[in-house]
Amino acid sequence: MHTVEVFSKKFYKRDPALVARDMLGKTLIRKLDSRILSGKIVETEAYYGRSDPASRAYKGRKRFNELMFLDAGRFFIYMVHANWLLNIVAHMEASVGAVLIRALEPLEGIEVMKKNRDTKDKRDLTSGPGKLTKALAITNELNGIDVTRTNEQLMLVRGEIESFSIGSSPRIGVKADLPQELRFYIKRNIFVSRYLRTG
DNA sequence: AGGAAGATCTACT
DNA sequence: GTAGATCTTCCTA
Repeated sequence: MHTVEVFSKKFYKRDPALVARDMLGKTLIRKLDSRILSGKIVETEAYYGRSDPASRAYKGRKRFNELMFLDAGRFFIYMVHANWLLNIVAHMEASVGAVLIRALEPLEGIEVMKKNRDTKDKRDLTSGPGKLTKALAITNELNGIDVTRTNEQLMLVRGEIESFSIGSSPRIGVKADLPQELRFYIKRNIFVSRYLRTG
């Protein structure tokens, strides 16, 4: 059984790049009907506000990106190219930002994930931001869930404590990136999205 | 109405 | 590993 140990708001009220690094190795839990689907986060990207041309929030506060401007610590879900992408709002007090969850290592509910993704290849189930939302049946119905609450349909919990080394790279697929490397991943983990994988 | 968007899949070299 | 088609929302005009 799980020790459902979520993080406080404080964890998410920091620079998005720091939060993105610290989210690696944590466990994402999806409760679907009575089933549990879960995975370990192995790849993330940090996004900022008006200073970040790749951010949803770049052009200012709109209805569709409003969550990024509100308090840190909520799931933020939106669609790109027919894929739902899962983020967590994360930023310093009174700032703007979010962390995109780009890849998971499947842990529980793998048979359901295979069905959702229509593939038998475990490595292909959740190794991309659009893949993992499909595998875990995550849509914008779950938008706005508070990550500090337990017993929700979506949760981020501490999970197993383990050591690993972290790699970084420019963000993937963005038209205009910032100079810093804002993509983070667990080195040598085979569930990291394939392209641009280095370590 | 038209097009962009933080991606994925397939079909090739 | 790269190129091109295509998926679905939501934005701007």
